[in-house]
Amino acid sequence: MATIKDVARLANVSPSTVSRVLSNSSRISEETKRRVREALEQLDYHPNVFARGLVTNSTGAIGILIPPSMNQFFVNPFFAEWMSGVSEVTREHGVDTVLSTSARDEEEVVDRMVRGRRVDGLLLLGTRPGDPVLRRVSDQKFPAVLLGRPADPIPVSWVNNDNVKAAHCATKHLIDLGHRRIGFLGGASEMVVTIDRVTGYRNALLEAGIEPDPRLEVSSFFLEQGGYLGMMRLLAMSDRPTAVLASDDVLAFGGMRAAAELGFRMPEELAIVGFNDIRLAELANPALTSVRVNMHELGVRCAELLLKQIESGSPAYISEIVDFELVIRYSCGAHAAARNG
Amino acid sequence: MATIKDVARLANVSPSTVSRVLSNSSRISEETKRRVREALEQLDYHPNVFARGLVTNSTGAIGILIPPSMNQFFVNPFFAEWMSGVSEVTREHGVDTVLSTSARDEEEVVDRMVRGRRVDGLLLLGTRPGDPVLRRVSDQKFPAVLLGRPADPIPVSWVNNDNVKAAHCATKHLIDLGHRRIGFLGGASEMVVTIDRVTGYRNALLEAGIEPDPRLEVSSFFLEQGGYLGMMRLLAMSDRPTAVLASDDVLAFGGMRAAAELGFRMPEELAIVGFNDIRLAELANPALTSVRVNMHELGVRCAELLLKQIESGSPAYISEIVDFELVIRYSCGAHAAARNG
DNA sequence: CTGAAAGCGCTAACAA
DNA sequence: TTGTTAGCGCTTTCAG
Repeated sequence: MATIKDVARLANVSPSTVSRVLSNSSRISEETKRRVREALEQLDYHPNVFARGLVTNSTGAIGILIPPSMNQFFVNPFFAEWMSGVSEVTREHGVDTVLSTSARDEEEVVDRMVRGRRVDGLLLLGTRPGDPVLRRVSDQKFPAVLLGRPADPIPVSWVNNDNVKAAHCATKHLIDLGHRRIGFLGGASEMVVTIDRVTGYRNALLEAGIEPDPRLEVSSFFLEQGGYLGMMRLLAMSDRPTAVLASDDVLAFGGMRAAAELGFRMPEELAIVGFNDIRLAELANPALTSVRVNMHELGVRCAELLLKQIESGSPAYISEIVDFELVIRYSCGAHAAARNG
Repeated sequence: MATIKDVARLANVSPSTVSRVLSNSSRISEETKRRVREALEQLDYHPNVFARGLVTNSTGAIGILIPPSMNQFFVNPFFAEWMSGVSEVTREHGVDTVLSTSARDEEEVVDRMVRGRRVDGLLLLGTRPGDPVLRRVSDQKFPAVLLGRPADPIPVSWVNNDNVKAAHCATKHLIDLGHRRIGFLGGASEMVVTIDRVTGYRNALLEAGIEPDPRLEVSSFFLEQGGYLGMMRLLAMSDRPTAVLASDDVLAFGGMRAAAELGFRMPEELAIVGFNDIRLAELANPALTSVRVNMHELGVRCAELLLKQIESGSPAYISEIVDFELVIRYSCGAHAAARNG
């Protein structure tokens, strides 16, 4: 494997000159540049990323920290679409992305990434109150951007939807359709996103003069199976809901499977609204009404914000809110006829 | 940020001693170990990954190369489930995963990863005949494992399903159900996986004495929209198929959407079988019969094979075949009654 | 059992 | 415009 020295020798210049050509320094004669480039080509030289990183103190990579509880996130289209937004930006900037899923010791992986200087900045997600990872990253004053708002008053940049407002909007939609008894099907209850969405749900209820019933709020894990189980619980109640707001489309899918198995007709006997508007939402039967949170856009904004932060070196904490939109299809019953037979 | 020197100074030893303690060298007195560990703790020391990598010539990371054509792969659950398998293994081994999506110049990113020594090995996917990336990686004799078989006779380790056999099995299933006119809905036609699956499809046809009709083989991109468009083409034919084998579940979903829009009843008027058996297959209406290729398992095996290869330093080329299984649900019409109303 | 010294491959002053 | 020198933070001989 050719090193910079080999190139220098072949081109009859010093290593620093090669280095200068590599970084396209202005004050190098055209003639030398040519010679060096030729040698570069001939030896098929490529700079050792680590050696360079060691001296420049930068890595050309950002990290994504996936909390242990979130391995499911991989298989949730939500995460994938967010990632595709992130990746779009990093690709443009020629930056690599280091994925790190932590096992038991969440903080160990932060240390490896941050203090071990493996990456220049961190993208965080799925935070919850008391999150040790967020705390640690913030303490280190390491460039980082959080997807979602921080649960605790911790200084950090973040990008989020207004989940309270979004859940309020979706719930109000169901109320406007005449529902009074509305269930909430949530993911992990300790997660900020769940907390915010249940808050919006309750707010809408209260606003309409409906007393929130804790029994109508079920929460499980962020998987299809979780939605299935949760819906089973809801539908088993004697005073069961006539409509359900799911905190995630995959959860909604699971809920719909449960409802279908029990013979409920949707949306006539049970209206459903999901969250995130994954691509497959349109394909559910009936097509799922969902809150589009623009996951791809969230990914783009997260990555851009982080890259800007790294580049500028400024310690400013910025937060951004991405718009949402209620996409009305058939599962909520707003349209007279269901599309599928 | 504390360096190894700082620790050495505080513990009153030399840097090399600290290094030895770090790597748990045997011939260090317990007393010294204790002192060093204390200093380590006190300074919250973490080794600089790049400095270490520079001298050990290893990175503690593997790379995943996502070809430019595959940005959709991110949003295909297939990829996500494969990734979750990969990630499970890397997490266990404390290895990080570097994702790299290449833009125009595919080879540039290989060089950055391989020759730039950013990673110790590479996971490749979505290969096609003449793939320059695969060629380049193989030429460098860099540890690599390919998901899917190589299109050209290139020495490389790989993990795959027997896609020919799997497609044969799925097609035969449809033939056994009485279908004679069966369409094939494929992704990018140049990809090896598409080639193999269409081959298996044709084989089964021929075996049953049915002449394959090229007009029945439509291929588009690996997205829901691609399936939608492809199915529209198939159903617009005067001698349209009565059954369709889709080379991917998401494609099948798109196809089902098209069929539903056109008013076809499934499986009565149109039988469908998908490929990959993503989690959501079960939720389609009717529930999608699909070839389970065990994507998670594929991910696990890819990662394990690569890690083994890196560790052993052996240049052996190993290939593994992961079993498939036809999961029969309702979309193929094998069961009398559809589950959903 | 421990330290000194060299060097991994690169960049960045500082000279010339 | 170019070369020399030092050093990024670590591991690893080689001595002792």
